[in-house]
Amino acid sequence: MLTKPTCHNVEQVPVHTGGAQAWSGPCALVDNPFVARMNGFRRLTDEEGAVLRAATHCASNHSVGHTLFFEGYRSDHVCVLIEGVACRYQLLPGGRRQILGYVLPGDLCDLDFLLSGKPSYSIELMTTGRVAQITRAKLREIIERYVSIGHALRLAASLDHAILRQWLLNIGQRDGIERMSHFLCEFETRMTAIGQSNADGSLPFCINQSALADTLGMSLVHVNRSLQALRRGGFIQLQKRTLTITDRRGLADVADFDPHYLQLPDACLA
Amino acid sequence: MLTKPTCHNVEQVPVHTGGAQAWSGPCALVDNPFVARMNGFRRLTDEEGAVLRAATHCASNHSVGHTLFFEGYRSDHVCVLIEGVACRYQLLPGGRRQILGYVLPGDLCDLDFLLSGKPSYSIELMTTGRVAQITRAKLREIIERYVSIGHALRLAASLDHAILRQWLLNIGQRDGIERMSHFLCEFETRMTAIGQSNADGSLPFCINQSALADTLGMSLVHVNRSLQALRRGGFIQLQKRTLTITDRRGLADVADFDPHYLQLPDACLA
DNA sequence: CGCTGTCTTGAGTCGGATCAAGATTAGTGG
DNA sequence: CCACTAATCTTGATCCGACTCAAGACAGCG
Repeated sequence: MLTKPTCHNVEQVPVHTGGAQAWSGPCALVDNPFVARMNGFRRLTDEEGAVLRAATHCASNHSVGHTLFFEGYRSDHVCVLIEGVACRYQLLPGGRRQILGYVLPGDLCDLDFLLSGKPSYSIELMTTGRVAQITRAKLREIIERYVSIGHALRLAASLDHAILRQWLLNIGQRDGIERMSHFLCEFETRMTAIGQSNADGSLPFCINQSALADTLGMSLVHVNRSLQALRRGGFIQLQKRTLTITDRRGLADVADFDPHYLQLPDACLA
Repeated sequence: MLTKPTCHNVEQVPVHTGGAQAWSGPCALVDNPFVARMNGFRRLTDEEGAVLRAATHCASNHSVGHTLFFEGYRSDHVCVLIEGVACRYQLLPGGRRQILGYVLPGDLCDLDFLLSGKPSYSIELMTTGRVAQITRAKLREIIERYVSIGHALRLAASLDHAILRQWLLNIGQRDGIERMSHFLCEFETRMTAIGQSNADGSLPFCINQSALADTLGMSLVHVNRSLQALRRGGFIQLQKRTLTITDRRGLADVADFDPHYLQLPDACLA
C-alpha cells in the first residue's frame, strides 16, 4: 500500500477513461455525501459536520470489482463510500452467492463497526468509486465526543436493519415479478433520496441481471423474464445501465411497496 | 388495564393450567435473564446489574398469542421478554405472513428502540410468557448514565442484524431441507446458549409447522415433508413440542451451518 | 365426548430452475 | 477505427422442487 506524505491510505487506482462505468452523480446538498447523509439522520452542528468532513476528506479511487473488505478479515478501518455503488454479499459452497444489501454514496460500509469481530460478509464495488477510510479508534473517539454523530450512525444502522427485514419478507413471500418490482421501487427511492437520480427521473443502474439474481434469490433466466414482463407491462425501461420507472404507481402496486420503512420519522431529526 | 399500588403495568392474565404450554425453563446464571443476557454482551458492574434488574423487576404474565406490540402502533414502552418465546412478524395482503425473527428470554423486543417511529412489524407470544416493560425515556436515561449497558444493547442489536442476514441467505439460496436444517441448528444454538435446553440435550420447541412455514418461506405441506425427511435421516426427533437433535454434526453439514455469526468475539466482553 | 387445532399423506399442477445456444454490447488491443 | 474477446442479455425447451387442493388421523382441551 502506497503512502503519501500529507494523507495516508491514498491508493490511486487507474480510473477507466471509458466513462460509461464512471459514476459522477451530482452531490447536491453538501460537497461530502457522508456528511449530508448523517445530517439527514440527525441535524449536525457546524463543528460536527466539520469533524466528519475532515475524517473522510481523504478518499481513494477504485475500479469496478474492487473488494472493500472480505468475509472473515477484519481491518482496523471502517470504509465510507463517497461515490459509486457497492454490494454486501456472502458466498456459499457450490458457488452460490447472496447479496445482502447495497451500499450507496454516503453510506458506511460496516454498520456493525462496534463489534470488533470478523465480518460475516464481503463488500465489493459495482462501479468505479471513491472510498474514504476512518480508523475504528478514531470513529469511536468521534462518537464519544459528539453525541449526535453517534446517534446518526445508530439511526443509519436501524434503517439498514429495516431494509433487511423487508428483503426477507420480499424473498420469503413474493413471487418473481413482485420481488423484482419491490426491489426496483426500493432502489429508486433510496437513490432519489440522496440525489443520485437524473433530472428526467431516470437513474444510473449498475446492477446486472446476474447480480439481481443473487439479490432476489432467483435464477438469471427468471430475472430476465421478470424484467421483460415489467417492460412489456409498461412499468419500466431499462437499457444501457439506466433505469426509468415509467409507471411508478403501477409498479408499487405490483410490489405492494410502501416506502414507509425507508423514511425516518421527523422525530428523529429533533 | 389494571393498576396495582406497588408496581404499575401488571396485568395478570389467566395462565393455562395444562402445563404443556407452560414455559418455565431454568434460569441458571442469574434470577433475571435480561440481566444475564446483557452481562453476556458486556461485563456489567454490580450497580449496572442492579439497575437493570430493578427496571425489569416487574413483569406480567400473558397467554399464548398475546400481541406485545402491533405494526404501526408505537408505545412509549419497550418490552423485555423474561420468560417464553415470541416472534416478530409482518403481514402481507392475501393473508401471507413472514416471521422475521424469534425473541427468546432475556431479549429486548424492540431493538430499534432509538427510533421513535412506528415499528414495521408486530410481536406475538408463541408460549405463555412473562414480559417486563421499561419506559423509553427510562431506558434512554439508563443508557446515558451507564455506558456499558448502552454498549450491550447495541451488541444485541448487531447480533440480531447478523441473524437476519443469515436468514436472508438461508431463504434466498437454500432448498427446503437445507433451510429447515439451518433454522433448527440456529434455534438450538441460541436456546442452549441461554440455558433453555433440557439436561438430556433436547429442548422445548414451541414453533408449530405453520409458523415454520412462515419462517422459512415455504408451504405447510413442504415443511411437514422436510421434517419427515430429517426424521427419517436420523437427524432429529420432534414430538410433543420437544426437539432433539440426534445428529448435530450431520444436521450442520446438511445446512452448512457455521455458528460463528451467533458468537460474539471475546473482544466484545472487554 | 365432541370440537378444534395440528399433523400427515396422496395426487395433480405450476412456477421457476436448469440446460443450451444465439444475439448484443462493452472492453481491449492492434 | 476496426477486429477480437469477453461479458451480458435473450429466448426456447425441458424438468423438478415446491405449491395447491383435498381428506384423513391425532391430540389436547373445554
